[in-house]
Amino acid sequence: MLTIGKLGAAARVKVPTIRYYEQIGLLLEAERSAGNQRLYSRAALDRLAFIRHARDLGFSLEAIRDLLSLSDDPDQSCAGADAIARAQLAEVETRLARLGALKAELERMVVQCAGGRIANCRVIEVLGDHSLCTTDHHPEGKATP
Amino acid sequence: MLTIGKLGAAARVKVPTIRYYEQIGLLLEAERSAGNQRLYSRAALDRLAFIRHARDLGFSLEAIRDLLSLSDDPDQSCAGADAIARAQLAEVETRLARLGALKAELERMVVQCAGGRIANCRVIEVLGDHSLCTTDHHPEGKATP
DNA sequence: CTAATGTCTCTAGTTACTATAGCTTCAAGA
DNA sequence: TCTTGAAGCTATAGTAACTAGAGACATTAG
Repeated sequence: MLTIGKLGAAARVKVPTIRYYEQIGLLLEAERSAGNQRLYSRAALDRLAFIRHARDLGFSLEAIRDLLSLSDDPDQSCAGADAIARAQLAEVETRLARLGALKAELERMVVQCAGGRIANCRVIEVLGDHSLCTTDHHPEGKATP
Repeated sequence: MLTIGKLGAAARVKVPTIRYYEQIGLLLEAERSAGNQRLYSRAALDRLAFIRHARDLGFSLEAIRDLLSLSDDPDQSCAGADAIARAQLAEVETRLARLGALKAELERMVVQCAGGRIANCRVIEVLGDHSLCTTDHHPEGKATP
């Protein structure tokens, strides 16, 4: 049995984050010691590692919740998990494309900055006038990796 | 003079967002009509368009606040604006690299999913075991475009 | 003049945490 | 055994950048 600190260290998840995951129902409520401290099993560590890894890959907690409930039911079809992963991939691809455009625009901005006074600053000028842009950078539908 | 709705339409910024920007001091408090409705000048539209464009390029409101105060002082050196833009570029580059790794990993996951049952699902399996990853995808320092 | 639309303020919700305060429990050293 | 310091507990509030809702007032078209 692991204390919350050990669990966090093992899964590289901060302690308050673990408590938060419990609070929102992503982790089951942990057993408690005589002194009311949380105690975790190896299974809890696996589950937390799963969450952490999925977060690293950019899945939302909502998506992770779905993936977890799928994985709790090993005889189900794989299609649900596949769909979630494909959706995530599509979103990543969208964001990649957009970030590519942003990068191009920012580079143009920065390269053209002659380092003089604000009055002639290319950065400020470009920001003030979208028509000076070459690429079609546009807002993302959503965000946060 | 524009009402808030016209201003929003002109700059493609939602009305509550404009009020929010005013609330946090990014836009000056607007003049008011006899009936207490906000009225905006052409200059306010320019400023809002600047903000919107910078947001599109991923600048934080904090960075935009700095850029605006720089642009309010046209005789200053350009270095500050240049530094902010370069920092933004660096962040975009970091995120691009990371998203590239994520994409590779997600593609691997999705391609290997045979479409069977959860018990054999490659997606679930990879999420549960980081050592199955090939690329070095890791958490971003920060986020939100 | 009335009805529809626009605007007003204020509060609270969103995502995924992070930080703080003030307490209790635990493990190790003297 | 006592004590101290780290680790744990709860609860609340804060972060970014908005978005949504309620209920009241203003403006405009017909």
